[in-house]
Amino acid sequence: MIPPLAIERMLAVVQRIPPGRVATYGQVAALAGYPRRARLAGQALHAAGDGVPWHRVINAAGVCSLSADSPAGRLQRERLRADGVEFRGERVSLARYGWRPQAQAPVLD
DNA sequence: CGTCTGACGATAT
DNA sequence: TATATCGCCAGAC
Repeated sequence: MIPPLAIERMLAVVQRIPPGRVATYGQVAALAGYPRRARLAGQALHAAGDGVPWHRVINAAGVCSLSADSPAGRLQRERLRADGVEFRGERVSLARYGWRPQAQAPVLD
């Protein structure tokens, strides 16, 4: 079972991700105080409801871990696009859209 | 316990 | 860029 505190902290981190930016599972876990717990972040997000922008969390390869065939997978991609995030095929450029907490500079060209 | 699986990650080829 | 491998950790069985 995942410690409720862990879920709370993970979701708190996710809520800081601004629109148009994406974070990786490992990044969210680390920022929440659980380094090397990427999978834990995944479970925490699974338990997330409305109010937390869970769609802005993808894997380190820049791909949505949720299947593009699943309803949730399509919803995630749809919401990211709505945020202004561009896909190159199934992949998002972390170099351009990766969330960098300290200096959230505008998207470079 | 051993094994497998998963909203994962890093490195090598 | 895509695969292969291995590491990692919690649950399910």
